[in-house]
Amino acid sequence: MASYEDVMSLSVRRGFLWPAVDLYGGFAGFYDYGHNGVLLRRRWEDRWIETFLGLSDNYYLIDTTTILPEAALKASGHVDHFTDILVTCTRCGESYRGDQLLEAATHEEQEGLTTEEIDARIQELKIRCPNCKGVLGPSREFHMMFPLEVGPTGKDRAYLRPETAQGVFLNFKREFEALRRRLPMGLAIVGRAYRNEISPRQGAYRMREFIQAELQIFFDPATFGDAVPFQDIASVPVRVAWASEKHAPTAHDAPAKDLVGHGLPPWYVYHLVQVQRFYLDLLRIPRDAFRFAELDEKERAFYNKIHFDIQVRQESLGGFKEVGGVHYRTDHDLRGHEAGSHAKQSVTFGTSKLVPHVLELSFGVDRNVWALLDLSYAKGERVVLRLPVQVAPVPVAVFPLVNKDGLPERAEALYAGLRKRIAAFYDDSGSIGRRYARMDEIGTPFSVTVDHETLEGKGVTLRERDSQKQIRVKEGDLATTLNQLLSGEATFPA
RNA sequence: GCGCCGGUAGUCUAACGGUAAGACUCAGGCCUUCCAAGCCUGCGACGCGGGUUCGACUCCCGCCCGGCGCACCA
Repeated sequence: MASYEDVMSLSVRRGFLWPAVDLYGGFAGFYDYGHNGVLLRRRWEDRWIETFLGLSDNYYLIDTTTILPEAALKASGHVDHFTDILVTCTRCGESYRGDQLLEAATHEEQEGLTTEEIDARIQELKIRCPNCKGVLGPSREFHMMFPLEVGPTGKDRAYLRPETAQGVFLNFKREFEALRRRLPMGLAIVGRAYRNEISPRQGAYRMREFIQAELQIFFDPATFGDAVPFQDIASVPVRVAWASEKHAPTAHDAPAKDLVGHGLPPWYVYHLVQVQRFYLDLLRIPRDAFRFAELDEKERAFYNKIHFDIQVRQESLGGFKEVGGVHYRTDHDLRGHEAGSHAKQSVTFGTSKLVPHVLELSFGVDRNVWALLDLSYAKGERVVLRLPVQVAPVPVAVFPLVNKDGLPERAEALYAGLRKRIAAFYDDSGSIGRRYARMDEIGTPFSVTVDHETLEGKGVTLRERDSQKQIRVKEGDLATTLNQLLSGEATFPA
């Protein structure tokens, strides 16, 4: 159980994460990572890449620009759908979205109107503030995307990318050729994206600059179902909350085949299971703190035919919070770019010619890092960060029991040898208990202590963080033992 | 963006219209045969700007930042 203050205070104190530019009072919606935060985040990213690119031989990482010209984002729909016209009441100060006000009055879809057009329509329809009947306006544009002026004249309008996915879609044809025209093909990006959130809140949960890890899987909807080994996972229980029960504080288990019975495609459910495995088995998220939450038609984006949020329950954020999503985007994106660029996006695969469909596995990296900090936070007599072994920023610490009798020299020699293979950390300040406590706070799973028996050739002690138990390990076996523990091949006591 | 509350060392707290206090952390030292022991020494703070005042961390105004509620979150 960790409050928001608990997690934030530890993050700041121990070099994980803190508000950016706080020297100048801070910068809302922006956070900087410290040395342990970067290590934790990169290990999370490494595990993500291993897990999801590991789903197929034909899934790869690419890297694309963070700035995109207006034309590309026009075609993707972001220029129209990511820009709101806001109208503020002159009396009570409430703000409304102009298109929604007009739609409520006319019952017709209102899209792509300018501020002038919206003001004119409000006057014409005599729309007043729904809250206080005050006079509305004038309206103004609000961009969820950060606009940029590129080039000396600034006439080349561009934006910081609002999602990494577009970089993949823009490179689909190139990679389809380079990867020798095979489907399914997966392209992933781990990188930064930008949204001008109106009200950034709750630490790393809603930021204006954030890191996404997204895998876009391009497939032929006619054959994708046959390409995944659904039978292997048909009876695996999946944690789900349907749209109708999403506000309940829990979820329930349903066998994968029941989800298919509920109308979800087998290939979609197959990927839910893979995502669930990542969270439950690798990241060790408690089962009852994990779920897929279905979004109903109103909540999901217009291009998502099927959309489940990946949610993790976090005490610091007040319950289940979205850390990712599994989105069936159909052929919407490639068709959009085909229309916008006039470059054919259809491909010939086997005997059929098609515009591939897309399944997107999308993750907010910062949100995942925060969730790990939240769930790992254990407060007893002191704070222990029970991070899963495979993402811990510092996997191993080495100490001399006391600073005399040649123990520091012996411990330093051991450390020097160990760090050639393992990211180890050496400390000889304070007492042994204090050093253990320090490592516990940053989630170091294993500590090695050189004591007097070590000098007699009787090995070192190896301590586990969560149990505080110790075993003796021969110095010659130490690196191997640690590697097995850190890779998950062995469990303590090894 | 609106409303409410708040902002003091790295963290957590205190006090005061007149020299900003403490705990923990951290650094150095002594001591120490396994879980933040003890002792000594040291570093370190009033979010920013303006106003009132002889004097402002304290009162007033604006801004920034944060939490919560509303709105927003294709």
